[in-house]
Amino acid sequence: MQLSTIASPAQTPTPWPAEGGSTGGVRLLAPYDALFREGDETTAFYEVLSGAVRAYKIFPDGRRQIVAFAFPGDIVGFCQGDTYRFDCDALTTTRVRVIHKQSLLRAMRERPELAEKLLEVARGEVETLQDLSLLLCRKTAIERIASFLLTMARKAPDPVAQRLALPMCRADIADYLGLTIETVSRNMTRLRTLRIIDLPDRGSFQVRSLERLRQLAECDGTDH
Amino acid sequence: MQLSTIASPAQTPTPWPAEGGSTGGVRLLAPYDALFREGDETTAFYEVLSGAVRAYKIFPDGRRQIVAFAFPGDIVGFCQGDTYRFDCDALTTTRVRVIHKQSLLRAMRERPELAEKLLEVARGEVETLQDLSLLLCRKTAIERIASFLLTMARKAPDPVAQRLALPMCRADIADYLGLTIETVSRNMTRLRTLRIIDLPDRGSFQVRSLERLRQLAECDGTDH
DNA sequence: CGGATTATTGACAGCTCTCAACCCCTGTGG
DNA sequence: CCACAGGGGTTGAGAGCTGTCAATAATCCG
Repeated sequence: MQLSTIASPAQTPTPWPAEGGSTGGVRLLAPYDALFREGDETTAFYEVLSGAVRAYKIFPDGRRQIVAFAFPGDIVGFCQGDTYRFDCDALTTTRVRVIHKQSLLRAMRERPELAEKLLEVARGEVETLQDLSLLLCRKTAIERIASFLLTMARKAPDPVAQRLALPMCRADIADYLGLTIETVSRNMTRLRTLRIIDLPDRGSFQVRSLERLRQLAECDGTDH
Repeated sequence: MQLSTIASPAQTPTPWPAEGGSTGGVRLLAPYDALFREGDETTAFYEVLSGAVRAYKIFPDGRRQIVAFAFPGDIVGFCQGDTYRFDCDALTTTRVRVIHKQSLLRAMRERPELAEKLLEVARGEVETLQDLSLLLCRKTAIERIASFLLTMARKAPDPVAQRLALPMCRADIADYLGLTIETVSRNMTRLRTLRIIDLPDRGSFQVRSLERLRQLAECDGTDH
């Protein structure tokens, strides 16, 4: 499963020019700096080069839902209308490449094959969101957390026997998975007690049994 | 809010040729006939002309999640990879227009502006799925049902003072909203008790207070 | 009319949320 | 160097909502 509003790096090699020419430059963000806000005009979208960002929506009554985390190689702000539908800011020090919408549209008219690649990016985003919907709709708290950790683990070249970063705080995880901080915390320690993961410190985790993590995450019912 | 894997009819006038020529013909489906199954090769996608279809995924442990309902004007099966990621079948007698992927790709190479329209379709699909995620993540049972009914109501020209069809059974609604049949039933009657809706019979409903339905659906906290 | 299917309602259990206390780590200032 | 305050995370107790199981009611269809 992938995180939403994003295309994973492996399956879609960046289809736009890599040089920082007319497609745009690089922006540097400090932790919690805003990349864009809900309602801003969508003049560009962004490829995360290093660091991480979160995209989220605030409800009228104050509830917050994180729609996506984005990591190096991921794209944020794609598939938006004339204005952004959510807020987006950095989790840590982050560099993003700016891709201006207009110049991309121009390039698309000249090179139709570029459009196919962009449709692929959109497709990846749809898949990601479908998986998120499945997660939110059918999974228990521990299954959601297992899915989330598995997603984070898959980003690493060797997911096991190695400390993996969790750059977001518990509140962010909770608001992404549709849980509360306390439920996240409780089930993280439960996974630790079950010897499925280790929690060496706040900002990282380590997978001890990839298989059991996967069983929980994929709801195959063989581990209940 | 829109239902997922779908582009709403109003915002995207059908970008492909309307005649039943090389883009494909029309298929007629009886209730519960399959349109396609998970794993099938994606040779085409479909525009619903009349009736309604549901798209869903079955988990290894038997849980089911409905990812989308599609009604006339909506498109299903778009934004899929080489194989479909879910099953799709008809709720009622349904007619769909078949749009072959290959002929669409050819048309796109000839007319680059078509690609932009398709990206719009993809964008609509992404928005829809984001809304679904928000619904599943942050809303209570009654809020989900209010959101769902509001979506159904918005399809009608005059949403109030008129019986609106609910072509899907309670189990379908439950599996779409991430609830059980019983919870759906209980909260439907609760909405009726609150005089927000009427339930004249199984297959339909009627909005009595659009405002209060909207308040519940949009979580604005002024109606608790 | 009768059987099957679907929907509603009730009782109860369980999971998650809420509220609260506590712990750990960090940074600050005496 | 230590005391202290503050923030984030963990843990605990209890309440509430939703799920489960079961019985009943309504509807459909032959």
